[in-house]
Amino acid sequence: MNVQSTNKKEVIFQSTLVLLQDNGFHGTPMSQIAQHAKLSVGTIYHYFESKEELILELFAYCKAQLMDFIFDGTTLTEEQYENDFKKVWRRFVQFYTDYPTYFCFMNQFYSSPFHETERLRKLQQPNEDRANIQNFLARGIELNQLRDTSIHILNSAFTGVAVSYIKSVIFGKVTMQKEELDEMVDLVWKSIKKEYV
Amino acid sequence: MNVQSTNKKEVIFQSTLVLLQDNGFHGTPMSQIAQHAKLSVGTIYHYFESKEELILELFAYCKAQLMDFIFDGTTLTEEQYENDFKKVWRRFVQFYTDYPTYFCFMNQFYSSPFHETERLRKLQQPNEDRANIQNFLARGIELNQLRDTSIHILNSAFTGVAVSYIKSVIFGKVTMQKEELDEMVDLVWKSIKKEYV
DNA sequence: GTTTGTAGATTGAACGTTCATTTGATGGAT
DNA sequence: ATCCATCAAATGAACGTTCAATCTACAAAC
Repeated sequence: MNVQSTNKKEVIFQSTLVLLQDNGFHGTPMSQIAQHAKLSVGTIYHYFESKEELILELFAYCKAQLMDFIFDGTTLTEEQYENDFKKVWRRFVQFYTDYPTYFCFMNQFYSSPFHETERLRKLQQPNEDRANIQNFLARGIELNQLRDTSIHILNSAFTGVAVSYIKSVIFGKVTMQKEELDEMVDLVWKSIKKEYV
Repeated sequence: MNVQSTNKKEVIFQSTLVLLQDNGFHGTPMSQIAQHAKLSVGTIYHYFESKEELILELFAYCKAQLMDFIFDGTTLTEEQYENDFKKVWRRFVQFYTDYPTYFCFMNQFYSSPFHETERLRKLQQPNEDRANIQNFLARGIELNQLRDTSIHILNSAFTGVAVSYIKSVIFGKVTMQKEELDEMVDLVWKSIKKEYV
C-alpha cells in the first residue's frame, strides 16, 4: 500500500459521505459508491475488506479529523481553560455545520449497531493517547475549572447541546446566528463550570 | 379493520422495536419481524402497506406514547411552570431509560432519511394540536419563565442534554443515580430559565 | 337449528430485484 | 517479469412484496 492508496481511500471516503447523507448506510450500495468515486467495485474491495470495514474506517477517519480540528492550539492550563473550553465547543459546532456530511455520518453511526462493534474493538486494542473530549473534560476537573461531577454528565452537557443545535441548523435549515452561538456557549459553560472559583 | 387489528398492529410494533434495537432498520427483515410476532409475512402486509409505512406508523405510535407520558398532569400555569418543566424533563429521561427499545428506535429514526420523509408528510397535513415539547417551551416564554430566545436553542438545551444522558445510561451501561438526575435537571433548568424573575 | 354466503384474516411459497462479494482477466509501473 | 491496481461480469444469498389458497366468524335464509 503506497502513498497513492491513502488518496484513493480518501476519495472513497468522501464519496461514501456524500451518498450516505441522502440514503443512509443500507440505502447506499457499494456499486453507487464506486460510480460516484469513478472506480469499479473491485477496486473498493482492494482497499477495504468489506462494506462494514469501510464504514468503521470511515468513522475513525472522521473522528480523527474532528479531534485534530477542535483541539488545535489548546493549552490546557488553568488560566486558559475557560477560553479553551469555549473555543473547543465553538469549533465542535463549526466543524459539523461546515461539514454536514460528516455530521450525518457520525450521527447515523452513533445510533447504529456499528457503534457497538466499534466499542468492542476499542476495548480489545485501546488507544487513548489521542486527544478526545472525555479527557479534555477530565482535565477541566483536575484544573478545578469544571464541577467535580461524573464525566458523562459533563459530556452530556457538552455534546448534547451542541449536537442538538447542529441538528437544528442542518436539518431545520435554521441559519446560525452569531448571537445564538454566543448565547449557547455561555449557557453550556455556565451549566458545568465550577462555581465560586 | 376491527378492534382486533389495533392489537395486531401493536404486536407487530413491539416485535419491530425489539429487533430494531439489535439489528437496525435494514438489518431487520420483514420475515424476522413476522417470526418474532408469530405471524406470517403476509399478515404484516395486511396491516401495513410496506416496510416504510410500518416504520413511519411506528414512529407516530412511539411519539404519541412519549408525549402522553411526559405531559400527563402538567398545568402550564405561571406558578407551576418550573415544577412542570422539571417534571417533564425527568419523565422524558425516565421514559427512555425505562424503554430503551423505544429510545433506540427513535434515535435511529431521527438520524435516518425516514425523518425527512416524516417531516415532509407533516407539512402536507399539519396536526399540531397534540402537546409537544416545542409548544411547551413556547408556553414557557409566554409565561415569562424561560429566556426569550429562539425555540430551537431552548429545545437544544432541553433535548440535547437529556438524549446525551440517556445514551450514556443505555449504551454506556452507567447506572442512573438519583443525585445525578437531580444535578442534571437543575443544570438544564438554570441554563434556560429566565433570570431575575 | 342447520345450512349457506360472504368478507376479512391468515398463510407461506414464489417472484423478481438488489446487493455485497468474488473472480479472473487486463493494464501499467518498476 | 513481477507485482500491484483496476476492471466489469458473474455469483449467490437475502430481501421486500405479491398472490392464490385456506381459514374463521358471523349473519342471513330456510
